[in-house]
Amino acid sequence: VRTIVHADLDAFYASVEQLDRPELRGRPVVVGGPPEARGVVAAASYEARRFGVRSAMPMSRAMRLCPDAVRVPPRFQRYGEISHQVMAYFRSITPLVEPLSLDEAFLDVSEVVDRHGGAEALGRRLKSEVKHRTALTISVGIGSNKTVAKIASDMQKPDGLVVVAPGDEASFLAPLPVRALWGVGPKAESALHAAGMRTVADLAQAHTGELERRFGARGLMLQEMARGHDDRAVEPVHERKSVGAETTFAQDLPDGPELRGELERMARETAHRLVAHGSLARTVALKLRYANFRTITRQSSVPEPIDGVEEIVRIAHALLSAVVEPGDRFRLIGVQCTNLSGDERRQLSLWPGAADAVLG
DNA sequence: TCTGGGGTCCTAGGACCC
DNA sequence: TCTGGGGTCCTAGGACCC
Repeated sequence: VRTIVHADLDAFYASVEQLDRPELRGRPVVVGGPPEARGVVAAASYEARRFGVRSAMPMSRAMRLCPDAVRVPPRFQRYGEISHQVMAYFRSITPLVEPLSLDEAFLDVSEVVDRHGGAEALGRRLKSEVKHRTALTISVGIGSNKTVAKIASDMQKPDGLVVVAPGDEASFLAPLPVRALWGVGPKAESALHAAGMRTVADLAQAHTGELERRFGARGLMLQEMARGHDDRAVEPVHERKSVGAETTFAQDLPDGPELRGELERMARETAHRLVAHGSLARTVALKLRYANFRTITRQSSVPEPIDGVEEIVRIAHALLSAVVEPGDRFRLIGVQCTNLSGDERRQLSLWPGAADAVLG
């Protein structure tokens, strides 16, 4: 039986701001773009949450709910530094660390939990070390699989520690709403409710054939999770599948120099990230969101992998020209590259003498 | 209330090939 | 005159996560 840890930095971006700016401690802090630029909440401190402010909420609403909140624009570089520090510490415990985002990771501690005195002792150790090293609190969930560990870490936030003993998985999950399961969002929740399932126990006990008829393969996977079965491995290495950049405008834009300028900015940013990542792409996608929020994508593939700004810009312009109609107004434009492959030139530079071989 | 930006994964249809 | 089956690639949209 495995021992999986899920660790989650509490209200991460907001906590970092309170750490770096002591005058913000104890005050409601909301991290995100300004309301007049259609910003949303990226993170809210617990003081702000008391007013009902939540992640992903429009900033305009957040500031109405909590007019005294201090709004702070995000500083992803800074959050990345601290994230790196925490992940490096986790890797000193076990190499089997799978970061999910800047503020979350799974650790497979099966091989090391005994020498740390068991799951609970290890959990306390992780919390106190992170607090000592960063002055931030984490919530930790420990269980025999990813589903259980992840949900356990959510149960006692902030600064929580929940350990689910092997064998207790199903009874731990049973009373929770189906929405608590990873992969059940608003749509799936409504569909499950419509089918009479509100709790994880309902899902676990549902007729399997019926579930597959109504929800397909997804339904079967969800039922397995609901029963506490989940053998997904902790994967320390993830191959990137896409790279892109998008932006929402403060005001909707018609096609014209301003929109085309934004398109080029996004294409340049995408090319930059592609090169930084050492990748080439065979597919360029354009993303457009109309004033009415309808979103479309148009993509085009080329035979030879590219990473050049001019090429990406050219394709993106052509895709835009092909869809835009007189009178259209847009609130967002984005460029994304997929079908990635390694850049052979950079790959070669990984073995000694490669530069000489290439340069002749 | 008026909806970010970074992603992943899945589905489904059509083209094309053998 | 009425048409297969399997596989792969491409495209578009949508659900979901943090």
